[in-house]
Amino acid sequence: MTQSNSASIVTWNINSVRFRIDLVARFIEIYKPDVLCLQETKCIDDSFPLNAFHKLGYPHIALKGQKAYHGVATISRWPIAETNRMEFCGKQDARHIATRFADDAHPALAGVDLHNFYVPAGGDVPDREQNDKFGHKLDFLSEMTSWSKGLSGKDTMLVGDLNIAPLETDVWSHKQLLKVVSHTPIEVDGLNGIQQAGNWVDVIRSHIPPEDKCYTWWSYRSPNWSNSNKGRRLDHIWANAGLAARTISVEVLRDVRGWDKPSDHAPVITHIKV
DNA sequence: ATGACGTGCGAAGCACGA
Repeated sequence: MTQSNSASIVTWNINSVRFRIDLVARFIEIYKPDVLCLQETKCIDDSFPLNAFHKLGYPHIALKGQKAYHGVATISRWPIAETNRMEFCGKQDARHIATRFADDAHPALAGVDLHNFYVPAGGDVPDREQNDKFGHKLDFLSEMTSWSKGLSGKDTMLVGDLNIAPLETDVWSHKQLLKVVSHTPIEVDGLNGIQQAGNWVDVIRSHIPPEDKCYTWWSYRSPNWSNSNKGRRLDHIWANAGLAARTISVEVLRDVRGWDKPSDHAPVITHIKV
């Protein structure tokens, strides 16, 4: 296949890959990512629309799905050498898949480990005593911290819907969201703890200045989402310093949120140079 | 004005999202 001097990786919470397969196809035909990481695929692996992706030029697909909820998939034009699925919080709930790109993958990707995550949303009440889902989210973050401490230091990227908007500029109103799950201080502390434990670089914010507003999700409940722009940056791209230094761009593809029958998340794309 | 909604499942209305 044709090979440019950079490779692109997209992360996108698709909110049902079967319901939105035509939307994904439209996206692929325009943006032609080398690798597409989906979250909330919402189907078992046997129901995943593999043939559609094969026809679109993606022979290499790693899946971790379950019935109705969650589910992640990493869809690649380039060969995958190894796939690994981690479980968090003792649950088999399809929130992680890792792929290592083969030596004959695009040279920007060869040997890179790519972790695709769907972190628990956490429910409504930001108190683990009142809300088990919030406790699950915090525990999940703690396990991600422990895991990050053991990373080898090889080129590694972590993408996905982490369901936390850490910076004040990652939400439409810092004050109004301080007690809203996704932007509470305890969640932000948890996310920062993972970053520090793994020496992760926030790749989106290394390309988009932290003082600039940046959102990747807008609620379905806002009929005028684009003008009201009450978004949050819930989707993330992290990397070790060496790989982060090879990223040459990041873009939140906000227009895709405005397509017909959209996901409530926009795709985020990064390009990695050789 | 954090909702004025949208998925899957299963066949109505609930679970879940965030």
